[in-house]
Amino acid sequence: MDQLPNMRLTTQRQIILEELHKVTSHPTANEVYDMVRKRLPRIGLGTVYRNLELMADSGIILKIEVGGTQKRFDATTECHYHIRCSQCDRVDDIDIPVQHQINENAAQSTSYTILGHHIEFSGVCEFCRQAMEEVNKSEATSVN
Amino acid sequence: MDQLPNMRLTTQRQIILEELHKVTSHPTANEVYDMVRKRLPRIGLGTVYRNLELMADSGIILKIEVGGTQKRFDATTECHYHIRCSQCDRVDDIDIPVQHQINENAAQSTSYTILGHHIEFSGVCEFCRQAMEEVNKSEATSVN
DNA sequence: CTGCATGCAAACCGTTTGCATCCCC
DNA sequence: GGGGATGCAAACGGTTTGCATGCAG
Repeated sequence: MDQLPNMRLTTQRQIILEELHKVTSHPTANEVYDMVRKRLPRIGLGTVYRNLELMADSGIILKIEVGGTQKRFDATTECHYHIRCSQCDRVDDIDIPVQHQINENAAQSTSYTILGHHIEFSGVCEFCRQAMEEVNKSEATSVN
Repeated sequence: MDQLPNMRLTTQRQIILEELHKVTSHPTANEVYDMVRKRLPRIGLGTVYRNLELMADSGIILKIEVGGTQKRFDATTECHYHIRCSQCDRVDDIDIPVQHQINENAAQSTSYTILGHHIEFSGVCEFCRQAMEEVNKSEATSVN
């Protein structure tokens, strides 16, 4: 597991990092809070936010700022893309090759200094798709 | 100008849409509120939110949900990409060709039904770059 | 005249912050 | 023992919502 540069090794930090590594989902700060609270019932939500922010700044974890209202966190720090369910806001990875060249393309058309890019797909996850099919089915039988 | 399907043509709606078409930036709801308020001083912030949301839902305008804390709105509804300044959160367009094919690539690697994608570049805008250069300059002269 | 739309203010929700206390180094 | 880290609770900023009133159709 990664080490924590320039910060004390506190129980809270360890456990937050451990819990984040346990899941492949992309939990929000609150979800991390819930996971960690099972092991450290007295931890404060502020501590979770502070540490997630700190770890993201130092590159140990990834902060995912996609659409939707909440920030999400990921133990995988390599550049990769995401898809967000338009129905339930669930976020998963999309494993397609990183499109390095589009940074150069973009640089041609802007006065910004390009730092990087992120691609967010939108779609409907399998669970919501099933749920929608159920609804359509019952509507089809109930209409007229 | 586009018409408003399934909604009444109120003064507020007209002016919100007009003001949004006046700018090439990507204003937040609050910025739209400020622009509109110059012409309709008694308009409520809730009305601005409600109408922006409604117009985005009906496809008349584009709601841009990029990173950062605030949603932004765009009178241009065609698919295009954006860049956000990591320093000041300003958002501008990036005019590179739309990468249609990556939707199919993504479809291969997920159980989601793909609806679309958005690319958000991050970078430093020319204003912030200048400001940073100023700071570096004065630091270089002041240190030792 | 009907009911969708508005203005207003309060509520909401995710996140940040101030402060006294704690505990890692 | 000192200064960064924590728990707690209050504050914050963006957004949504409930409700009485207004006005488009």
